[in-house]
Amino acid sequence: MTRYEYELGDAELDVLRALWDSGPGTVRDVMAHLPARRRGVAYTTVQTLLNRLEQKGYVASDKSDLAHVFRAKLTRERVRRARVKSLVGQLYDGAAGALALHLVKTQKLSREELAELHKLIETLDADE
Amino acid sequence: MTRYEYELGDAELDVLRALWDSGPGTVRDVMAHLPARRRGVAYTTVQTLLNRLEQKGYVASDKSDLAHVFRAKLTRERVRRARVKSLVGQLYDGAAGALALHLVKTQKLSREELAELHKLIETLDADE
DNA sequence: GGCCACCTCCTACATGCGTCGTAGGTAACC
DNA sequence: GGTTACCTACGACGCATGTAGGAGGTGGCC
Repeated sequence: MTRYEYELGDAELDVLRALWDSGPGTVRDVMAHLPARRRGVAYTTVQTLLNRLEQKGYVASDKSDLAHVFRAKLTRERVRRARVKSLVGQLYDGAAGALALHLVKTQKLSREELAELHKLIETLDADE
Repeated sequence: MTRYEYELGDAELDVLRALWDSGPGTVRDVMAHLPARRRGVAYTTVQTLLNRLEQKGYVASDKSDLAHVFRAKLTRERVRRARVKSLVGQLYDGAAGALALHLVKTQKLSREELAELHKLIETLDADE
């Protein structure tokens, strides 16, 4: 089986997000950029998360200074793709279009978002 | 916090999908409708999954016959909504439009899907 | 030199989930 | 009525994940 989907727990993802949003940083930096919901976790918890992420190869670290500096190796893009693929496969029978339709129908997209989507679709249409 | 997202493991979701797709059924029925990837799991595994799902309130069962008949209480729609919301929140900064754009860009939608999307968007545009 | 702040490393632990085995009930069939 | 085929109930186990404590190193400061 092509176990592809990057296996990431919620906490791990939050740590990764901190790295994506704020760039490389130490345990303390990451801790400071954690989403509100995750505030209050112990320093060592973040440290553990970062270490596990590194073991999985999703994060790399520079250990030259006392406080190691971590940076994300896995990109937000890749995670997005994997998650979307998984979602579409699990709940939309593999039809990405169904999800797209769903989004436009049930979420209130802004005027700009709609316009952009519209334009994009026309471009694709013309292509063919 | 509004603990919302329905907590469902991959195997649990597959069981739920079997119920959604084939309607109420016994452990054996469900087992028969599991996706290929999950074939070969033991009967009791499916049984356990069904029982846990019931404890969580996502499935109900009719125990009048020897072989209990299970049916989904949680709808595919609800799970979709929760999952989409979670995905958008975690990886698209809450902007559903970004996900929609993403889908159209990175997934190859069929001609029909694109057409339908196009039409839908124009309808919404006109509304405003 | 000793204190204090901060860092890493390692260990631990609860819970959730996927997976099953075993014990014991029910019932059709020879 | 014993054999056979199912079915349910319950307990268990391993691994992933979220969480954190304690031991021990490093370095600035009084």
